[in-house]
Amino acid sequence: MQNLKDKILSYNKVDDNVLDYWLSLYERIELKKGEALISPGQMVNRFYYLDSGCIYYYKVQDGETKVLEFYTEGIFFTDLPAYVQGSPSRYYLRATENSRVFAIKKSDAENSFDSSHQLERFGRLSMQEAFMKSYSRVERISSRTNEERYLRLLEKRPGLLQSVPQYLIASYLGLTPVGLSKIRKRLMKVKQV
Amino acid sequence: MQNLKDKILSYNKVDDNVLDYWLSLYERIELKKGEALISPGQMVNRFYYLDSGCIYYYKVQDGETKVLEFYTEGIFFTDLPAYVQGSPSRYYLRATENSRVFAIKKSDAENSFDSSHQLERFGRLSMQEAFMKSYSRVERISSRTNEERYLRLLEKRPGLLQSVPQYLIASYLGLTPVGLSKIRKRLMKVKQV
DNA sequence: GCGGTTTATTAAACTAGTTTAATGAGATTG
DNA sequence: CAATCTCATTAAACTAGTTTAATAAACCGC
Repeated sequence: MQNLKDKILSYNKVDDNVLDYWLSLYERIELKKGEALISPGQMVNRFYYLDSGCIYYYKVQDGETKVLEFYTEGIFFTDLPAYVQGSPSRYYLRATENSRVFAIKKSDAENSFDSSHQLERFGRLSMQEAFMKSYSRVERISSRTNEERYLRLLEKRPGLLQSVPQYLIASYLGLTPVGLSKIRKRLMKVKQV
Repeated sequence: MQNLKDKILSYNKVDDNVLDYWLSLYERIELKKGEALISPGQMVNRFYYLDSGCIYYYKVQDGETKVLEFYTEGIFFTDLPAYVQGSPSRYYLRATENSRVFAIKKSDAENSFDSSHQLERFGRLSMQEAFMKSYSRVERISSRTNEERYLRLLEKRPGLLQSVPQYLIASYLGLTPVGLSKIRKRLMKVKQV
């Protein structure tokens, strides 16, 4: 769990004994490619850390898959609305490839936050970072065309296309697979000339 | 500042003397319609609370205005990337109507978080709430058509169309004013029949 | 209240996407 | 290794948006 430990310490100082206790609360989950961590209707009372692999957050509505986010190594994640509100999830969290996840129970996390100001601080800063990262997701919208959005994604998250099928990328960009394929074709032509 | 006080206490218990000290750190800012709170190039070392009015968060790129968010009464906000990274802003925060804002300096906030676990907790929970609200923004993308997105906005934030000109709504939805006008026309016809 | 500016609508030509369906190419499995 | 399944591409008809420009309506400052 060295990655997770380093990650936490990158936010702020946490005393060894406190940090060790905190880490002892995590359980390890190994997901095979295609396996779901959360499905609609489930309660979400864990906060996750993605140690390796890739998880996508999506819903199915009118038979259509809508990908909202891809989580990659070294990130904290959960289905936050369900986690916070204690309501059943409306989403899936599913592995696009074999993935290792560490999970902490909400009640354990909150008790720890109560008893340690340092951990509370870590909680605040990690939440802040996650929120800030979500801004770049909104930026997506601010690209003028879908072609621009696709190129920006290629540039910012080049690893994604290795581990994620193209039709999920299309969904993430708000396109059909056919639409994305057209864009790619267009881009190929430009490159060759 | 009763609204702000109540808002803070809605997250968790904060002792009177601590809360009074925290509130004393805020300065009040009155913005006239059209006035900017933040402009590109500026450093952002304050966190804001919108007491009344409406503020929009946008950038201008290639001469085009791109609205990322509208903030309305009772919300905490800032240009988070610039605030966190200490880098100059690339955005505007501007009032769509006369607005009252309370502002706290980053250094004051952080000192207070150091000295009070309760305030740190408030900081974490408010950040969490803000992050969670941003999910609904992402949901936007998951509507199938722009018409659906417009209708959903009408439904979820009916007040917005009172205080915000239509071309900003269009930008927020990722449309041109012409495009939004067409959608509205289409919807009118449906209603009449 | 007048004159100027800002905002919304309309039209017409165009473009970038969708939908449906067929084909092809790569993986996976029995 | 063959059969199946999944994923990406292509084509063709269609649709929902864009762009540009003109017009109309609403809003402000003096």
